[in-house]
Amino acid sequence: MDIKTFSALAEPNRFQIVELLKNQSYSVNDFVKILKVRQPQISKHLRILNNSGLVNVKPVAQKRIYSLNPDAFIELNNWIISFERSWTSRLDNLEEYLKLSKQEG
Amino acid sequence: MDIKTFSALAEPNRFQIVELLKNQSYSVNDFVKILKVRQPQISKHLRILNNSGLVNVKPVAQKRIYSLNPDAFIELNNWIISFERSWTSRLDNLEEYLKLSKQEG
DNA sequence: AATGTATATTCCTTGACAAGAATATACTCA
DNA sequence: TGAGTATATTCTTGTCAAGGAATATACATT
Repeated sequence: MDIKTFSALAEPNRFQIVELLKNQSYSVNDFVKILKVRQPQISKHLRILNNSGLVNVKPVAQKRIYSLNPDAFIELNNWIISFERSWTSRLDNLEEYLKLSKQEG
Repeated sequence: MDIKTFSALAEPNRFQIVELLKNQSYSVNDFVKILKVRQPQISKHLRILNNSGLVNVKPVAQKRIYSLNPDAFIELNNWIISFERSWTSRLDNLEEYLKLSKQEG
């Protein structure tokens, strides 16, 4: 799991961008209009999202169409799933700790 | 989805703490030894993880035992699942964009 | 009560990052 | 090619968060 994914999602505007891309693809200017954030900041945010692997770009004439990169979400999903035991198991964590620390001495 | 979860996970030490807690619970001093980070920073990181809802605390004598909070991971899982369409659908995003933007005019 | 152990908090400094402003680059079409 | 549209980059500034050092708080044991 690459930590860059989390820092990319930790910024409100970027999180919003990802939420929007859940439904469809958008150009840079689309985000400018929708989020009411100036174009340079949108471009910067998109670059960070792109570097983190969360989004893809495709140039269409002068426009650049951004979309979600499924791979990033698959990786994220796999990571979450690796915690499944921690939310399905009804084992009391405190007892577990005491048991384990007793083993260690 | 609360964005604080992402900023909490975006810091390397905190990410490591969460990874460790996947397997068992730990006290503050356990993290100090394992991660080789000074105690005050560990406490600070744990506070942030606690505020974001990712971990729980239980006092045991002088120790404070930290464990994962399943609720946070369930929420995270639900959020990821809401993207399932974006990684299962083989619909080409570019075509999708062109189609939608044609509708809008 | 005194001492030791475990953890939390405060203050300070420094580095990272977001926004603003200005500018550069890329592509299109007349 | 020149003008217009779309996007990216650079530079600067202000803010926030992380780490270090010192200190405070909480509990335990004698």
